[in-house]
Amino acid sequence: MYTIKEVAKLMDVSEHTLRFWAKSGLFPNIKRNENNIRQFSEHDLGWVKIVKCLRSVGTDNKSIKRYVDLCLIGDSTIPERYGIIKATRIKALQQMEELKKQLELLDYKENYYEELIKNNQLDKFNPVNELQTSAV
Amino acid sequence: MYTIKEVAKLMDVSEHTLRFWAKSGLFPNIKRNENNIRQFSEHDLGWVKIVKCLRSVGTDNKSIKRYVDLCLIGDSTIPERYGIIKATRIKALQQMEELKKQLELLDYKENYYEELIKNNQLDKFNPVNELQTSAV
DNA sequence: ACTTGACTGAGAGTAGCTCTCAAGGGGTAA
DNA sequence: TTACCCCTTGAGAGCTACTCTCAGTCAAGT
Repeated sequence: MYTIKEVAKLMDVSEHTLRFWAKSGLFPNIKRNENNIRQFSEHDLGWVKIVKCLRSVGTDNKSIKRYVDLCLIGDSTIPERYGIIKATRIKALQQMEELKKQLELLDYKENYYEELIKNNQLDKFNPVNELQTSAV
Repeated sequence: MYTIKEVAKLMDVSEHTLRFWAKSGLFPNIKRNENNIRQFSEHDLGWVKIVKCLRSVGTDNKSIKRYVDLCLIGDSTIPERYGIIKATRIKALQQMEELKKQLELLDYKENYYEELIKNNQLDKFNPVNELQTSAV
């Protein structure tokens, strides 16, 4: 059993966010102890993990709640749940592609600046060092 | 020269967002025609591209504005700009790793559901098909 | 002249946190 | 016992970055 603080540390999600997710119904039935303190079980950590996963690819909280609710209904909802996961996976793959593209741009810019800096340092030994390039 | 609508289509960013970015000072000096209509040049598209790139890895608008302002100041800011790009690239690489991890979970779930569905379909020919698994 | 369509800025609304706050419980120390 | 400290709680304010609606302007087409 874990307190919210421990879960926050373990799963790298803030306590605030965990409470927010809990209040939004994204975790089914988190137990409380006699002092009304949330007690996360290993099983609950699994929920945190999947919620975190869905959020990280941009699924909105309403859709996550839908998924969670489907899970609670039972096996009859397996086809719909399967569809959600499949669609989410495709979305994640697209994000991967997009990220790769952006990384290429960042690589290019990084090299560009490196060249610029290298040349500028040579200029320190060069009396003619007033040319302004001003590229982005 | 492009209208805001054309840029929106070309760069896959909504017109609203482009106006919002423009108002936030993320594009320096977009020209207007005699009817006060924004006219994006090829050069401006470059700005849209870099802003989109920085946003897509989670850089906040204030930091993007900082970067843009540095670019306008001139060559003296190259080291700081280089630092920003380098840090952003590292952030993007971390996001890539995170996304890979999440993809593994989604792969696992997808396979899991596939198995479940396959078994359930076999059960249609099996009179004993009432076992409830209810796993997430 | 009238309609259509693109653009404008102002400003309201939204999602998803993020943070602050006051209140309250439990544990140790003097 | 009282004081102190840390953790937790819910309520609710505040924030970012859109996202959308609206009323209005302008130019071109019929």
